[in-house]
Amino acid sequence: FPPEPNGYLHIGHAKSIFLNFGLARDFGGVCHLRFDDTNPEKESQEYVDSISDAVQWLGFGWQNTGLDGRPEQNLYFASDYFDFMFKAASSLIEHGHAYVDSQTADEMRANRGTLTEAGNDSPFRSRSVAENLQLFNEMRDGKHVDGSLILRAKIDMASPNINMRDPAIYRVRRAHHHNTGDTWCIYPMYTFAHPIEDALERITHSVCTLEFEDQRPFYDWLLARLAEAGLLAEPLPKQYEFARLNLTYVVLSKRKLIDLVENKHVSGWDDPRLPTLAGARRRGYVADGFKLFTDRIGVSKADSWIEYTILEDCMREVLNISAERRIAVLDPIKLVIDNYPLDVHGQSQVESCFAPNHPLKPELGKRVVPLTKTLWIEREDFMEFPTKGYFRLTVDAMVRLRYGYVVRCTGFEKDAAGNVTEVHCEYLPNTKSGTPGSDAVKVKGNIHWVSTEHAYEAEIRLYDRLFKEAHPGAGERDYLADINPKSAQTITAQLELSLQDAKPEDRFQFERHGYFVADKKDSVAGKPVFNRTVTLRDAWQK
RNA sequence: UGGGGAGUCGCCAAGCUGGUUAAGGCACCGGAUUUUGAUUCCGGCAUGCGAAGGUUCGAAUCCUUCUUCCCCAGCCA
Repeated sequence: FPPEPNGYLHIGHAKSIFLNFGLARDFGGVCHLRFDDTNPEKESQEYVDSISDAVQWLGFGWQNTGLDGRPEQNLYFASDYFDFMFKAASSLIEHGHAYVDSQTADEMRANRGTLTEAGNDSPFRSRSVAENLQLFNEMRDGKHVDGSLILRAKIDMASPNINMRDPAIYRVRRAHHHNTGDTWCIYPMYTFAHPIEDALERITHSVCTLEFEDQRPFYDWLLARLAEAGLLAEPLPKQYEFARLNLTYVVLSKRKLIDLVENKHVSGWDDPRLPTLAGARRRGYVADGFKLFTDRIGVSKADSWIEYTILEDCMREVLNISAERRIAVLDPIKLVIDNYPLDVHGQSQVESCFAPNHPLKPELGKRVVPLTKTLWIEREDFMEFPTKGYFRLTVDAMVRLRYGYVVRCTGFEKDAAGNVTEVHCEYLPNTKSGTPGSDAVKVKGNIHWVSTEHAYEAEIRLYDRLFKEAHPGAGERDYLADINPKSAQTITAQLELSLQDAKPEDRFQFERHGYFVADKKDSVAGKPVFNRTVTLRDAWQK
């Protein structure tokens, strides 16, 4: 798995990781993690670290058992091969397979020809081996400014495959490299470096995405030349391509994700609204879910768009089995139990109800849920004018408060705008869950609830825990900054802006799924869409 | 318009060295169980394999032509 450390890994990479590491595991091989760090201007240690984290989070690593049964470390950096690559390039020159070009980038482009017309040979194409060697050494020694000279493979300027028209393989670039520092001022191109990296590591199957198919002829050409020169030995690696992942309504373009992060549209690479693996992790997605997802979508060479509901379904399938249950009311209205007793101080009685932590795993025990006179229930659990088949609250209807009592709805209140603000009911004392005869009264509806007196505290605790998990070592100030109402309002405003411009179907997707940075191929109406978590935070502040 | 790839159910995807009724998953639709309208469980869901011809006893699988979509003209990867 050879990522360039120029960004955080996203959901699309999960497919590649499971493919690469999974293939090795299934066939008794070994998979390497290799950083393809040949372009220092875009790369950094932060990205190296985050990618390492993501790979490990998905359950893979570089502490492997080698084919000889001994433990080995399979963590590599393309930059560790720079010496060899320089030697390989020199060898190419010596055998007449490469030359130093003095054309400008513009001239090179002009002489490359077009898709339908052949290119022209560079006027510098026939420099002598000695001159090429000397110039290449001067490039390395810093005698030439960036962009003035470039080393090119000498193949065929008339090739129908544009990638074979003397591709650039080494450029002069004075940039600090996260691994090699300022040792080099010339860097190999991907095209040249990748086959060499594979060969040096004795890779048999080099797996990449479809857009590199046209690169394969050069891949094979280079390895053959270096094998002829005695620099590489058979068997040579082979490249295989597969279709990259596209998820409907989800932006996976690295460029756009970088833009969202750098322009502070999101809080960071691990913002739960982002489709990065770090963000998905904070969002509650789990590695096993990605594994299931990868197995489910398969691998082929057909361009495809996977419906993100498949990803969600995979996460739900895994979480349904493993996750303990808790109750939350997302869109609350008040429910008052009018005949619920008060204590001697005139306060509501507090009664313990017992809820299993997992419906299928009694061994996980139960937790206490406090019941009081006033509760929050879900707005949609009450209807003034019930539709056909609705079996939750409506005047005179009975419903069970889950793990509590059966209640009968007695009435409700509305505000001036006609919105229901409060629902009233009476409870049936002999129907408490878990007590003898509690199910004598049969009801079809069963709704969840949270005591208004205890909900607030629970939310604070939950938020506090999530924040601390997401920001280990964070101080009080970070915490306060994170819950600053002003920033939340800003986000809400952007959210409304995006929704205003969205088409009805996009709006539906948003309302229903509150997605990452959702879109129609790129974004909703050209603007990023923000996640529903914002609304939750807003509710907490109120 | 040159080169390289791909088109099998709404979304993925097996099959593609030709052979009975075209796997499976997601989605969807029925029905059963259910103190999550969840889960689980049962059942349904392509006379059709981008199109048209052809070869054959027989074609998604072979041949021909056509058609649609994706990638390539960075000193990015």
